[in-house]
Amino acid sequence: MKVTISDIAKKAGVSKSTVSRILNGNYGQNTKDTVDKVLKVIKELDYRPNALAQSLKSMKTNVIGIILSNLKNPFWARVLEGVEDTCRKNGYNLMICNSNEDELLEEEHIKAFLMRQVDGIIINATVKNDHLYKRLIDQKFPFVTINRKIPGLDIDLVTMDNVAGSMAGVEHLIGQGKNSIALFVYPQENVSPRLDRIEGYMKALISNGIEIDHSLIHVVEEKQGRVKEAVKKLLSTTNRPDAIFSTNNMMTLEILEGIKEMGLNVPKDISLVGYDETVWSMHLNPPLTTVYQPSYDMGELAAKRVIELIEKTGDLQPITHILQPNLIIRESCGTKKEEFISE
Amino acid sequence: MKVTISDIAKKAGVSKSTVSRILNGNYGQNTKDTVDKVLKVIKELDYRPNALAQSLKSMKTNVIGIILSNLKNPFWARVLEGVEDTCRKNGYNLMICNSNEDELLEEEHIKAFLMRQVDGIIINATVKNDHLYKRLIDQKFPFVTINRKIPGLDIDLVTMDNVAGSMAGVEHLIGQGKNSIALFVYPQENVSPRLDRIEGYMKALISNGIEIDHSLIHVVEEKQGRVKEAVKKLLSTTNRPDAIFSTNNMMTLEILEGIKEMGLNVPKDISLVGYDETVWSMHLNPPLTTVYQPSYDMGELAAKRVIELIEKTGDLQPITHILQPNLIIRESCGTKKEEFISE
DNA sequence: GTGAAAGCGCTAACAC
DNA sequence: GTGTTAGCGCTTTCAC
Repeated sequence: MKVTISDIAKKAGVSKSTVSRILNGNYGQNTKDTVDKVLKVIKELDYRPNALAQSLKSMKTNVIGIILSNLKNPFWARVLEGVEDTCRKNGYNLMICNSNEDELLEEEHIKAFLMRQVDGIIINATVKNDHLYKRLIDQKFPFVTINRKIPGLDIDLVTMDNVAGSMAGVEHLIGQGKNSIALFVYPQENVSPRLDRIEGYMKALISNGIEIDHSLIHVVEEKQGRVKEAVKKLLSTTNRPDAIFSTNNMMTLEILEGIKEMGLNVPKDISLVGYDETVWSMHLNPPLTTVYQPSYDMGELAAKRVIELIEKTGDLQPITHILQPNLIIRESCGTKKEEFISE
Repeated sequence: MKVTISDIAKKAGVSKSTVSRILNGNYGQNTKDTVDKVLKVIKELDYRPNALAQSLKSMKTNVIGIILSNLKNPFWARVLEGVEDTCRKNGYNLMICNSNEDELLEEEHIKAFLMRQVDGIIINATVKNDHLYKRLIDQKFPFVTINRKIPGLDIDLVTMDNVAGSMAGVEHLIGQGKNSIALFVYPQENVSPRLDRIEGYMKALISNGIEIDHSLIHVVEEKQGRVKEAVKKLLSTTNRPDAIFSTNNMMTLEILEGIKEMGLNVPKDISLVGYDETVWSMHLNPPLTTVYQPSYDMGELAAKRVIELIEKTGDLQPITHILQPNLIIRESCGTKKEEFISE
């Protein structure tokens, strides 16, 4: 059924090696006659080499594995596009897995990737499998982390400057005259982007001489309606804040709803800045001021780096690549004109 | 460096065949002693078989390839999740490619998948490579299309009932007393979902005794701002329509903006129904009535089907699986309460 | 109960 | 210039 190199060799009346040579462009040494003959048979039989056999021989698959945890979030879908484009342009195929933030699944996926002999792995780590990550880098396996820093391990990383992003958002609010700024974050995950955003919030306040009021920091569970509840409770206090800084794009939508249900107006009664620009941010009412993160670039850079690790000889020192977010100013803090503050 | 089956055999003092048997659970015939010994060495050396070699031998990779065209759209991200989950549960890995609606890229990807010996392919086809699709099904290669029907070819398909979805949306508008309903669609792609949505629109009108006014059908390019422009122009006419039916989730956002810029109110001045429920639909102002499509299910079913084609013997006849959309009624057509009209 | 050997499809070192 | 051969890591038939 399937046509192999032997079939070509037989039909062309040459040996497998000759076919292989011609296949791989080592024409130089062959008669034009042979080359033409072989090429013709290849065309005729529509022969395509079995990548499995090639890979087994060469111990290189030209496959990169990526493990993500939440494709639903457009941020990650965009990262994936960056990775995929870059892989394709460089002759690699992409194998994708979803860890769903589950460390057992993550382990399973990493092991499966290794068995499949992928050339490299890109991962948004759960940060709960340190022994595994460590083993990979100890073996000099091409391994690049994205978004989350893994504390205590020196691994290639492409991430965002979350402190800066957070500071930009909060300082914009301060610049608009706000000084009672509530912060909303999800709980649990003690991962760097979350911690850095909290840090950025605090830094912005401190460097502007505003005292940190811990009652304004709201850690709210990621369950349906919890954020809205918390917002409504917050806004019904006598001295309600004059601004909210949201650290997540889904969360922002719920905050908006809570504000609306309290009969309050953005930005007249309260200002709002969201984290993560999305396709819908500009279409909300009012158009939302958000922190844009170059997600496609993150994917692209991570893919480039893992390919570099695969193809370069000698061991490269781990590099951390930090991308800068931009604040996109719209109307949710009282400003009218839409503009970009660039890096 | 890498540990192979020979290493295990040597260290355990047995032959490769014995190790292989034990590895694959053919314990029955072996001494408990041998089994324990081998298992112990495997643990010690953290041996994991090379999937490449296994696949080359068995001619089965347990890899499924998927070709999509637009991950940015949350609809597709969700489909991908359904596919990925299902693959994982069934012991398959997923290889993903982006065709970007480009038939040359699509061809390249299909060929790469075949060279890599993937066990099956799922595709949202550009519908421009009929000869390729045909060749696959002629060879009985496990091949499942999603979303778009390929005219003239009898291929397994998992798709949505776009006629019904469109009808449900338009009939809801009619039920609210609207009888001048504008339709917005993107041009070019003569693909079944688009055509079916247009058909649904017409059917709904006809079956309700409303004459089709072709000046209300707007085919607008997918370029930044074009839709908004068209909406504004439409709404500045003397006898403007009393409702708009949008056939795409991105388009809907622009329509809303156009309406807003004209100083009009939804639903007071004009009603709006959007196609494709999204995370943000309920947070728009007003909360949007939309046609929900079970995208995760589509992914899941497509994956299940391709696995069935891979694992079942004998040739199965192509099946078309049509999923039913639901209309989610919110406030953009004058209704207040949010409710689900189920299938 | 276990081992030897062939072979999956390909590449490359070596011979002529 | 081209063919022969060995081998990538694994499975499996066939001996013993």
